[in-house]
Amino acid sequence: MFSKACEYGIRAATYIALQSLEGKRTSLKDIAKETDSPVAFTAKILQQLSKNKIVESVKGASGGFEIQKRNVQTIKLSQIVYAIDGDKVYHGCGLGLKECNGAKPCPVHDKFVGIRDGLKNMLETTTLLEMTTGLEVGLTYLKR
Amino acid sequence: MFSKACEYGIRAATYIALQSLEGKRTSLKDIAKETDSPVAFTAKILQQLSKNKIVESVKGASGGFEIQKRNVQTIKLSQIVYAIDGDKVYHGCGLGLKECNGAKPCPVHDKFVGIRDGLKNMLETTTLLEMTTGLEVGLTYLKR
DNA sequence: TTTAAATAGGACAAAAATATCCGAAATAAA
DNA sequence: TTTATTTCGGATATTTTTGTCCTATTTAAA
Repeated sequence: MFSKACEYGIRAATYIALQSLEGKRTSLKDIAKETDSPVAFTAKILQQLSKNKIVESVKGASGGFEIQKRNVQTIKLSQIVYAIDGDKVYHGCGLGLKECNGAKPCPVHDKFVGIRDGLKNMLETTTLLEMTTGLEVGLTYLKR
Repeated sequence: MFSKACEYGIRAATYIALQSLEGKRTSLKDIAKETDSPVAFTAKILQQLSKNKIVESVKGASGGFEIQKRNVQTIKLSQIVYAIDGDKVYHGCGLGLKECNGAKPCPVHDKFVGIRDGLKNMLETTTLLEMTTGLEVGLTYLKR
């Protein structure tokens, strides 16, 4: 569904959000460990998320990554996916045709539109805050 | 959503089905041309589909690929996807966790299950015959 | 001021996916 | 029987994705 980079990105952002809610800034090392992701690759992804204003980075000793609490409530999964994978989730044809739309559809166009809209809707309505709620009480997990 | 190989595979199988309904056997060259796919790569994919009994291949002059008419009615997209991409469409976690299930879910597990079930259901209920119906009358397309 | 800890970013490496090439084998037709 | 056509399958090449490494820069604390 998503690229590995995007999966790591969502997991990282979710963990940063969780820590930020507790007023903690968190380091690359911690993030990679707690999301079971490769450290150096995660670093690249966090750079992208930082450039896209999804996370804030602080250089130097006691630096790390954080997300303003008010942003934890407003940032949607769709923003993270867009920052890393672009809009191909929304605009790609299920059968890989370059042009595929209502006027000249592939044989599964209509069916795909329904499924993709479901995914799109889910991504656009799920906030980072919502991602963290189960984690706090051990109902959901970011690794394993 | 699917790999390129799988997209080519679905398009190829659909074109072969369309020709088979008209009693025509079709060659690799034709298939690649009519589905706008790379010839040699399509050959590999057709080999896989042939091994998985989704298409029948006939070697030699005037050989090519075909699908028995009764099979055009019964073969589902899910079989093609499974033959090429395996079951990762069904069993993968949206965030890439190795284990992710109702007991120990990732934060988006439940939401993903819904979307994936929609996709699964679509693949399991769409036959090759259904894929071809719009093509005959120019309502749908396999290239562009 | 020095040192240690941390991110930034460029260069490089490895793995996977995508794609091509070519000789072998099969088959129909000349 | 020979030839042309076609798939099969192994080897190889290219591109993209995933991943690592190293140096520079920033910053807090000693």
